[in-house]
Parts: sequence; C-alpha cells; structure tokens
Amino acid sequence: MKRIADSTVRRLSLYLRYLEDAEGRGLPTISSDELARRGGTTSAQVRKDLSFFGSFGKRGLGYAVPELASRLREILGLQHDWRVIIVGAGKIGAALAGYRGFQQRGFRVIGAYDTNPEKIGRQLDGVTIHDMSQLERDVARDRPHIAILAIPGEDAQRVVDRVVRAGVRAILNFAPVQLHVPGEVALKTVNMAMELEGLSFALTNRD
Amino acid sequence: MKRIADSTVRRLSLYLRYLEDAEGRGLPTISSDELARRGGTTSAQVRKDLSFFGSFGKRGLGYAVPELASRLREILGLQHDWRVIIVGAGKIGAALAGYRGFQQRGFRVIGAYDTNPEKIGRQLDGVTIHDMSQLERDVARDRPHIAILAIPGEDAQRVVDRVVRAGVRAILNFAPVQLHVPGEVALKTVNMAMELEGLSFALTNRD
DNA sequence: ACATGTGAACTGCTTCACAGCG
DNA sequence: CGCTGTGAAGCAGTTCACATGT
Repeated sequence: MKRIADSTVRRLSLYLRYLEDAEGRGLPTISSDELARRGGTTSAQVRKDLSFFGSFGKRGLGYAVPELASRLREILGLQHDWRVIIVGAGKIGAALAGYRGFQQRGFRVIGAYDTNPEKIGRQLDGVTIHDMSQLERDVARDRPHIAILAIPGEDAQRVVDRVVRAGVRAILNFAPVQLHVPGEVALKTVNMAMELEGLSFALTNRD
Repeated sequence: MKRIADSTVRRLSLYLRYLEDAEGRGLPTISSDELARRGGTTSAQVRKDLSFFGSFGKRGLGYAVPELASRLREILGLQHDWRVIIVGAGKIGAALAGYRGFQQRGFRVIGAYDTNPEKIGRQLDGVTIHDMSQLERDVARDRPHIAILAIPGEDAQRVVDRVVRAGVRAILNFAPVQLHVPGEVALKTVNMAMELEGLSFALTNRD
C-alpha cells in the first residue's frame, strides 16, 4: 500500500467521529462537503483522503454513512481489541487510566506501572498499579500492543528503551522530550507544554 | 515578519529544552548538529529554523548556549507571565492544574471552572474551582491570556464560543472535536484518542 | 578545518478543476 | 444536475550543497 500521510490518518479519525454522530441521528448519507465543514477542511481534501483506500461514494449523492463509518473503523484498525499499559501513575497517568475516549474506541487499559511503593497495588479506575520492576515479566505474559508513557522527561528514554526491548511496538509519549525508537516501532508524542508555547508564540508574534 | 510554520515553532520549543539542559551543565556552545541529534531532526533544519529570526551562530564554533536560549525564550514569548484558566475540572483538568511543566515556563493557572456544584469552591493544586456561570465576569476582571478546555466534545464548541466572546484570544483544546474560532484567535487541539487511533492505524497497516 | 547561513532543488501535501457517473 | 474521483498544478516545508566567516 501507498504510504499514507500522518495528517490524513488524523483527519480520518475526525471523519469517523462525525460519521458516528450522523449514524446516531440516522442520516443515511453525508457529502464530502458536509464532512469537510465539520472537520475544518475542504471537500477536495476529504475525497482525496478517502480515495487512498477506495471509492466508497455515490456520485451525485455522497457517502453512505454506516458503510463509510464501518470502512473507516476497519482502515484505522478499530475493530481490534487493543491492550494498553500506562507507565507512570502520576496525575497524567491517572487521568488517562480513566479516560472514556480510550475505552470507547477499543483501547483496553490492562495495567499501570510506577516505582512509588505507596502507589503499587492501588487501583486507578479499575486499573491496578504494578511495580515497575515487573514490567518486562508482565509484557512478556500479557503482550500489550501499546504503551502510554506518562513519566518525567529525564526518565523517558530509559523507560522507552525497556518497553521496546520487552516487545511493545507502539508508544504514546506524554513526556516532554523527543524519544528515539527503532524504525519498526510506532511513536507519537503529545507535548502539552510545547502546545502552550506555540500559543505563547502566536500571542507574542501576532501582527 | 515572514510567516513561521507551526512545525518550526514546535522545534524551537524542543531546542530550548535542550539548551536549558546544556545551560545547566555549563556547556558554552552547541552545534546545530548536536541540537539536531537531540531533537530528532537534521542540522540543516536547525540552522534554517533559527535563520528565520537572525544569525546567532559563530561559524566554525556553533551557538553560544546562554545567548541562544535567551533569544529563543524571547522569540517564544516566554519572558511573559501568561495567565491561564482551565475550563472543566474533571480528571484531565485536574491533571493539567497540577502540571509542573506549565508553571516552569511562565504559565500561571489563575482559576478553574466547572458546572458541577460538588466541585465548585474546591481546590486543585492550589487552583480554586469556580462556577462556570462566573466565567464571563472573571475573564473581564482577570483578563486571562489563555484558556485550556478540558470538557466533553459535545460541549466544546458552545464553551469556546463563550470564552472567545469574553475576550480570550488563545485556546488549548483537549476535547476530541475540531473547534471553529475567528481568525484572530489562536487555537491548538490535543486529541489523545486520535493519537491512539494513529497508533492503531500504524499497527494495522504496517507491512 | 569546521560549522554557519542560505539560495536552489526536491519532496510531498493541498488545492484546483473537470471528467465521469448516478 | 450534483457530487465523487483524480490527474495536474500549486504551494510549503525539508534537504542539499556550497559559499562564507572564524
């Protein structure tokens, strides 16, 4: 398959959200123009994005809502039941453990890890916090697909190395550093401080 | 000034982080090559990014660490003391209220807002939770520069409209929808579910 | 010799515009 | 006629390569 741009995949996620909305309201079809308006893009962009995966639309009509939603779920791999671990049971880790947006999409948090003895054994929204030293053993046994890192920046590279060595091939990183992983590992970084700095820049340098 | 790409600003934030690291260790200079290695990019990219704002380097030597750090703080507007409000005092809002990465960079959280009567009046890491109905009054009085939205997607557009109408010109949105704001308002969206779906896509469609 | 600064080439995403089809 | 699907054009961001300065 042709390489798909990151930005395209992000938009597909958005389209799916609006399709599910339309599905809930029983709308039978939706046009690229309508999807574009909701997703803050253009109808040409919507059609181009979808065209990478086939031709699901009906000319003169638009896209059948349930079909397209189902096809997008398939493309994004959301029919899969993904097992997720959270490394770091601080405030951010705790917020993520209870985040309903994950569960709803088929991401199941099967465990959390921390080094703080006070936290080990406790639960975060039904997710047990384990000792970090058991990470490798548990990963070998439970084979999580995705690891979410919610730890300080200075520990992040060391921890991601352990997680990758243990066999996890997809990482969502909340530590405010650029991590280095082998090419076969998928990595996304969410850097909240960096986003705020982007706003600071915009406020400072607006004409 | 020439328009600066979003990706450039993001990298500047990263460079600054490494410069502060180098500053702490007393390194006098750093090369574009070194910055590139840490930031996961190329030396040409680093030099291009910096060149938009002037020529701070010394040929044959690299960049003076404290000077460049200071210049980047200036460019990013981080000498400013930014006032921030958090709208939505759920798990995510609570995590953000206590996030040290914000305070360290000059982002001061001056208040939080929620509609839940049980939460109003309580504190989150020293930040008082106010009734959402007081938002307009407080914004007029305290003039926050930035609003962080940590609320459900279905409420987000309505709330961002209120916040913008009240006079806030920069928004950091954690709700999983695309928001629409007037052109003079800076908006960044962090969509954690979407990032996970990007990983799901990568795991599903890897060759 | 070494590392910056930068025009030029390149790559890839977005937008355009229209043919094709229901 | 309306809306999709898609080559072609346009544009923006990245990489190259080398002249320049220390």
